[in-house]
Amino acid sequence: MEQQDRSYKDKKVITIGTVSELTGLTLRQIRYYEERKLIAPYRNERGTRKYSFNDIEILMDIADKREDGVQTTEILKEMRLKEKKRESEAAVKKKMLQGQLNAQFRYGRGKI
Amino acid sequence: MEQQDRSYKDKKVITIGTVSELTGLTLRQIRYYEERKLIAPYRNERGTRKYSFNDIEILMDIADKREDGVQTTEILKEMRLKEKKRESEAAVKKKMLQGQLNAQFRYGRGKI
DNA sequence: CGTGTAAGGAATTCTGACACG
DNA sequence: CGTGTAAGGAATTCTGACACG
Repeated sequence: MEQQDRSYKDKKVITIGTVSELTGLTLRQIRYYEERKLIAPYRNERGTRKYSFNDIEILMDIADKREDGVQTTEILKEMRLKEKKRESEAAVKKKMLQGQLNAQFRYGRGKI
Repeated sequence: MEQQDRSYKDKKVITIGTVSELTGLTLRQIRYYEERKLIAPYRNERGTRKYSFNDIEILMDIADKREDGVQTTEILKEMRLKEKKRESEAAVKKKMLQGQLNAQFRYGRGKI
């Protein structure tokens, strides 16, 4: 169920006009942030951009930062930093699980 | 978080063309099912229909039933039945919670 | 009943460019 | 750098209607 809802959040199905309404950004701004690699909408056969709810969240984040005068280059760096952070946290979590698994395996073998 | 994801599922932001791709139904069919009250898309200022992921699930359900030869009138009845069921289940749940609450209250008062 | 289709109009989206600062 | 705007074309969506069965 959670996995299911997650797929909704990431599904790229929203047109740029709707995104504009939802974020308050102009079409020009939204396209420009794509040019600066801040977002990556899906393109259908004829080149029409489609965004996900997650993209919308990112755009609202960008809007906030732009209002604070942060340049797109800086925003991009920040986003990459956060990505790194998430990755390293995931790595730590994986390591912990691996440790538990190993311990479990040792005990399990002892009993057999 | 779950509440958050739920809102994505119910947010009407998808155009009929995308819905058509996602469900495999033609525009004509999708509009017709609306005429038969099986779905109720949102209409923006200029009358363009917008659907939610939930609407898409309903449409896929409809597609299955139509393939089995079920008429739209029947499908509508089934949907209303399911709705009743959900409501009565919710009522039962509420009653149970109310009972627990009352019991809790009695004990609580006894202790005070 | 459920779906296809042609019809005409209105609004959307796309790209590349010039403008301003 | 970030955003506005006019330009021209292509595709979307809408409604009401006729068709078939």
